Amino acid sequence: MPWNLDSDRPIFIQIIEKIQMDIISGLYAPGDKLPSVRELAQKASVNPNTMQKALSELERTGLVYSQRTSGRYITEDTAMIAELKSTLAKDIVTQFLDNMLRLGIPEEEVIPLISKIIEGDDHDTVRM
Amino acid sequence: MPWNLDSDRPIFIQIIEKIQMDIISGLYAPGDKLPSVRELAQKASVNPNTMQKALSELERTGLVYSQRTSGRYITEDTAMIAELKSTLAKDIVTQFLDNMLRLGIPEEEVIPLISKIIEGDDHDTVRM
DNA sequence: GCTATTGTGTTATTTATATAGTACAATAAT
DNA sequence: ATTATTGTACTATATAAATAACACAATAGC
Repeated sequence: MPWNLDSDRPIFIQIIEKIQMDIISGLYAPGDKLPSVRELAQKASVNPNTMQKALSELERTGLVYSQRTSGRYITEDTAMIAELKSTLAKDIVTQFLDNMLRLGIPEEEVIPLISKIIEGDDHDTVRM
Repeated sequence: MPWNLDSDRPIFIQIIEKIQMDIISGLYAPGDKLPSVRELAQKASVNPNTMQKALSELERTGLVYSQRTSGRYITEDTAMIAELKSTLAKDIVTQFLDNMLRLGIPEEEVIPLISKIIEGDDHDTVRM
């Protein structure tokens, strides 16, 4: 499971998003123990300081919590996780529709376009 | 028409995307003259150097060209513009589907979700 | 009790981005 | 011919991000 970090946005932001996704999708269950900062940093091929920065931010929002020398854990607040999932899903969809609009593709053309791409009959370009 | 630049990604990248969108959506027609660097910079509330950097990049890809002291113009290569539109549209859709997958929402649930949001009957959260 | 591991904190350096301020050559407009 | 506008280039400065290299206190595991 690669981390797929690119350089066009701050890495620590992408790490935050990745871990959020892993929590929301259930890869990490509530109460699960996270690998240590150093271990995560190595897996993601980033500096431990960068990983620490991302984890601190996740902790600030309450999604994870740390116990001094034991380690770091996923929140047990399942309602918070569900809410985050709702929020992110809606954000992604609205941002997507906005992008389509800015491209000059009206909302009523979006669903047929997605269907085509899901079916895989779009060859190498999208005809418009 | 505000530029809506935020600080979570490099500004010159967002400017490039904005102008690409304006060309693709037809706001700028092929052959149209662009406002001067200084004028665009003022409208976008950025430093002229930043605007220049974005425009240089657009020129490197061939989407615009400059004439020494006359000004800068949109390419007349309509095929290039159409191709860019196809590419961007497909990129946006595939990235969107990828985001949904990472959220744990399979492709077959995507279209119903979008329909709901387009209809506007999602209140303030997306139920899942 | 000892040791290794934990999260955390610190300082320094490098790179990319953005801004500020200035300058110049070419030419369109007058 | 003169002037203003054009794209372009340059130096300098400030900030954020990422890395590197440490250090330390607390404690889990033995």
